[in-house]
This record gives sequence, C-alpha cells and structure tokens, in this order.
Amino acid sequence: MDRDAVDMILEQWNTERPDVDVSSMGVLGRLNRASRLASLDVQKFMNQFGLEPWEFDVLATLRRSAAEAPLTPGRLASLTMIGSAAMTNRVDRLVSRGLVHRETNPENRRQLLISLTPEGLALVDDVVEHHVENQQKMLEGLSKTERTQLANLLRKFLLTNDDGEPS
Amino acid sequence: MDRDAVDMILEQWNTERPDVDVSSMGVLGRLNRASRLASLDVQKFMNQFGLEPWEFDVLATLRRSAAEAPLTPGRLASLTMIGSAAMTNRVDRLVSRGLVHRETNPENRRQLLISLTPEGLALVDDVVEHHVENQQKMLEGLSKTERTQLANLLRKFLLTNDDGEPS
DNA sequence: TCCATACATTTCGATGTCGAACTATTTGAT
DNA sequence: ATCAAATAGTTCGACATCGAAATGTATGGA
Repeated sequence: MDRDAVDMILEQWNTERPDVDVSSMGVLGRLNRASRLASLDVQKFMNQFGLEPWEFDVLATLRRSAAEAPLTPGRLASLTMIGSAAMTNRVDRLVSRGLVHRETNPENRRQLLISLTPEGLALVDDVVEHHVENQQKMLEGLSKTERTQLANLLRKFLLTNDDGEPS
Repeated sequence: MDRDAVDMILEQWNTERPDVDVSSMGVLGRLNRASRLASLDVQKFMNQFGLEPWEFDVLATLRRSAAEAPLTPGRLASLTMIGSAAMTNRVDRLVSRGLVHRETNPENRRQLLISLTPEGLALVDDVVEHHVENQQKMLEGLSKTERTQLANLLRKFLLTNDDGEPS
C-alpha cells in the first residue's frame, strides 16, 4: 500500500511530538480529506448541469421523500444538515428558478410546504442517474467488498456518534 | 448492526427509483455525514479553548512542519486545502491575535514567511494533546482493528482520487 | 539592460452560512 | 375566552470562503 498525505502528516507529528499519540488523526484526518475531495468532485459534476451542490441536495431530498407527507422548510433544513435561515435562502432561489413550489400549509398556517415543480422533478430525476454513475467512478479504486466494509465502518462511526436523524 | 440515517435514505431511493443503483451513496453519503459530524465535534471542542477550527488548523500545520523550511502563505494554503485569498485573511487574524508572525522573506521578497510566536507555540502544543484525546473519544465505538481498517480504506480512496499533496 | 512572463500575495465583489432577533400562528393552562 | 409559551419561518448583521483582478517582485531571453 502506497503512502498518502496523511501518512506524512502523522510522521511529522511523531517527529515533533513523539509524546503524543496522533493515530486518531490517521482516521479522522483522512475522513476529512476524503469528504472534501468527494465534495469537490460533486461540485464540478453538478456545475456541468448548471446546478450547485446545495441545489441538488434540496431537490434530491424532496424527490426521495415523495412518499412522505410534503416537507416543510424546517424539516428540509434538518434533513440537509443546515440551519433554517439558510433554508429560507435556498428555497427562495429554487422558487425563482422555477424548480420548487412554496405554499402555506392550510392546516397550520405557521408552516410552508415545499414541493417539486414538474421542471424540478424532471431535472432531479435526470441528474440523479448521472450522479450515481459519477460516484461509482470515484469508488472504482475499491473492490465491492471494500466498499461494503467502508460503508459498514462509517455506519458504526455514525451510530456511535449520535447521528440521530429522526424519521 | 443497527440502521442509520443513510440506510433510510437508500431505502427511500429504492422505493422511488428502483431503476437506479444508489449503493454508491451508502459509501459517499456516510463519508459526508461522518465528516460533518466530526467537524461539529471539533468545532465545539476548539471553542472551549477560544479557538476556531481554522485557527487550530493553521497553527497545527505550522507546528508539525517545524523541521521544514518556514512556510509561506501559499504553501500553508495548499496544505490546509483553501485558496490563497482565504489564507491572507487567516494570517491577518492570527497575527492580530499575536499567535503567528509574518515577515517578508529577504531571499525572495515576493513571499512571506509565517512562523509561530512563543504564545502560538505554547497554545498549539497544549491544545493538540487534548485534541487527540477528544478524537479518541469519537473513535471509541470502533475497535483498534476497525480503526486501522477504516484508515486503510480511506487511504486507498484518497490515493485513487488524486490526493496529490506534494512535499 | 530591457521587458515579457511567471510567480506570490492581496484586494475586491459575490456567495452561502450562522446565530440572534423578530413576526406570525398555534397550543394549552387557567 | 384569554393570554403566555411554544413553534415555524424570515430578516439581519457578521463571518469565512471563493475566483478574478490588481500589485509587487523575480527571472530569463533578446
């Protein structure tokens, strides 16, 4: 197995601070770098479709939740892991692009219901297919077993670190 | 093994778009969530020391590179994976907090040399010890073997996705 | 020597996020 | 029935980032 940038970082720490056990950085440092790298790739990919990653994130969340009750901005915010203020902004922009629809819930006029327009639906249904193909390319270096192992280890990490996203 | 938020997302996709193979999201979706979760934890942790994560990032990069030639803003930027414009801003703030020193390189007056002040050095040397302890807590859910496996799989992912960070 | 080119950093304007304050609506206790 | 508290969303100001343009410095060929 070849050496990566994190191996060098660990080595530097071991030289400068041999008294500190930095092995945890071997895991969490790589987690960060890998996630960043993947996000940059997604950014490039989405831009080819005239989308920002956050736009796809919202559209995809709406699309895959079609079976559930319509989503409110607050629910969308918690599902996409951002604050409600940011979701106001996102929905604004998606509405003005004609990709989603925003209407007040007649049953509870405090909340809004966000739904995909036909244009938004068509777009996300198209993009998601290419998106997963692109993701598969990123994972080509790992065998099928390794991908499963990686997913399982990450799941374990998530579960032991309170990734409590209620239904 | 218990189910996590990503399992539900995959299930939703399989219901709505059974024609699309979304298994790649099982890996990359978790990668994202895990990294975000870890970053939030680091943020909380650093705030206890009156630091923002980006501040620690710069200080730690300088600290572990002590053996190398002094770092320039450009080098620091590429090591911390941000643009040079952002590094200008970061160094500004660290200088005004008295944690780093900025001087023009007499050998090449285009570039600056950034170094830790005694205060910056003392701070980062203290914080890094607690930081790795905190990271170890995050990894408690994984056995030692699992941590190694995870690090190895992530390294493989990084290496096959061009994490080319030259020395 | 001169000057076009390359390089290092900074400035600028735009973007997207956050937390806190604010507005509107609903709920529940009295 | 009323009103305080809870809930949902928006507005506001601050902040950190980015890419592109600008500034200052070095290099190498004519």
